Amino acid sequence: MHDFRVLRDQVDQLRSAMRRRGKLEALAPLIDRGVALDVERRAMIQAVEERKATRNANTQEVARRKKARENADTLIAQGRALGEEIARLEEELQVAERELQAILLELPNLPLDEVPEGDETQNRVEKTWGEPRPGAGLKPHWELAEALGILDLARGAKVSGSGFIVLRGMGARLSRALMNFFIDVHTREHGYEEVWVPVVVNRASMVGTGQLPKFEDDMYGVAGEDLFLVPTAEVPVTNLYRDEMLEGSELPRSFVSYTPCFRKEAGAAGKDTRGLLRLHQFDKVEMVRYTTPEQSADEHERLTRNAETLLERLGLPYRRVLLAAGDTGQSSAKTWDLEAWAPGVGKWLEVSSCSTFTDYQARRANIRYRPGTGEKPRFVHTLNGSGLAFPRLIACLLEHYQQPDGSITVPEALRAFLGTDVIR
RNA sequence: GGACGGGUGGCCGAGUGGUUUAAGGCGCACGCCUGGAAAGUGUGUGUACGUGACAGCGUACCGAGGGUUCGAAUCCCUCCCCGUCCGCCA
Repeated sequence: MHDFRVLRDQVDQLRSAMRRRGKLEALAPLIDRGVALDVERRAMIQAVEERKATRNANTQEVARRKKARENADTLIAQGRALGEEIARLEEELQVAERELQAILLELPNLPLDEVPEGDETQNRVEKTWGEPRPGAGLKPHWELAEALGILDLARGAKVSGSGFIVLRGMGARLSRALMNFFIDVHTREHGYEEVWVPVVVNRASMVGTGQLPKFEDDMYGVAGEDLFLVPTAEVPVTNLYRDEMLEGSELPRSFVSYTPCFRKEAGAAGKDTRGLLRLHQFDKVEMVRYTTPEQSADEHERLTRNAETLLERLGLPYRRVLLAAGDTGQSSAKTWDLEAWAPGVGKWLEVSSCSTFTDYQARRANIRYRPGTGEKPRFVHTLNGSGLAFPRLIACLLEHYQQPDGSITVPEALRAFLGTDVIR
């Protein structure tokens, strides 16, 4: 969410940001309406407050006269009239403020300057690590996994529906191994605090991180309750400090959390849906950081490196992609995607997405910090990134490490966690 | 799920319709005192919005929302959360 003030002194900047996202045409009417509403709003505030000041003075005089046993009937009648007028004006003001608020919640974050303009065709590969294995003669992960008996797509579909999977035996154990490996590295080497959080959250949390109100169709809700299944641990972890004031001296703060993630993926039907490529439920270890505005760029790089480190330890070739403005999420100001190479399907698969949200989420969720004693509170910057998401990573692991006999060589770093050096 | 008791400023805590424009304390800041410090002592110290010269002025905020009233932290209603006990339960 943006400050009201962008609609007064940064409208041009706002318009140009929307243009870079390719959304100016769609959002221009909203922006224009917002600018007008801001002016109206201020005029109404002045009208209401002027009358309230009069009422307060009137009330004091009534109190004084009552105490002195003087007649106050006229003043009381005036007060009643004022009260009615105030109620009417306040209602108008409330209507305007709600509309303005709704507009501000709709507008996406401003992309940072270095983010390329345009849609996903303008995404920029910033670097590549490792040698992508040639795909000739290699099988896709779903064939490998089902042959090994570690993935049961049919029964997942039977129990829940398409897009839900069952992992079995070493497949199930592989998920548990990845969770432990990732979290151990982040807590022991990267300085994160491990948290275990609810995967059902309330509406305020979903609004805080930006999933609502705009993307309700993509979220699973709980019938009869105003609760939602988390699409990512970003939601509960970022909302840990919603409506709180942190001390500047304790920033940056870093959290890592494993959760299952639930997404309807509405509108994505038929696109990259085979095997483990796109699921309604998947597992992910997520990193979340709270920083000062001054720290956030460095912390964004550090967080992204924390995710890359895991891919390097696993020996999986990957590339880092800077998303163009039009491909950057609603709440994000800049996003790096990490894509690992899946030779069996011949594609780079997104296994991590590392974003800085600047103060966009912090303003929605009201997360502030006090830089120092006596100083004004400021909004923190929030950042997060997957470190890492399991299903596509498993796809890459299986495809990259597959042997001619269909077995899978387990990368060194995982062996202690998985208890074997080969899956057969 | 039921009964009872609670939600007040960074923290603790008074306050059941009009000098509360929230007492008092802690913490914090600055000053005095001191050889220096502690103790003591004085002053100050919330957030948001509006306006304006970063002075000041105004308005709102005592869990959230609504109601009664000339006037609500205070009375009424609904909801949320916390505590204690009971019930149910992995």
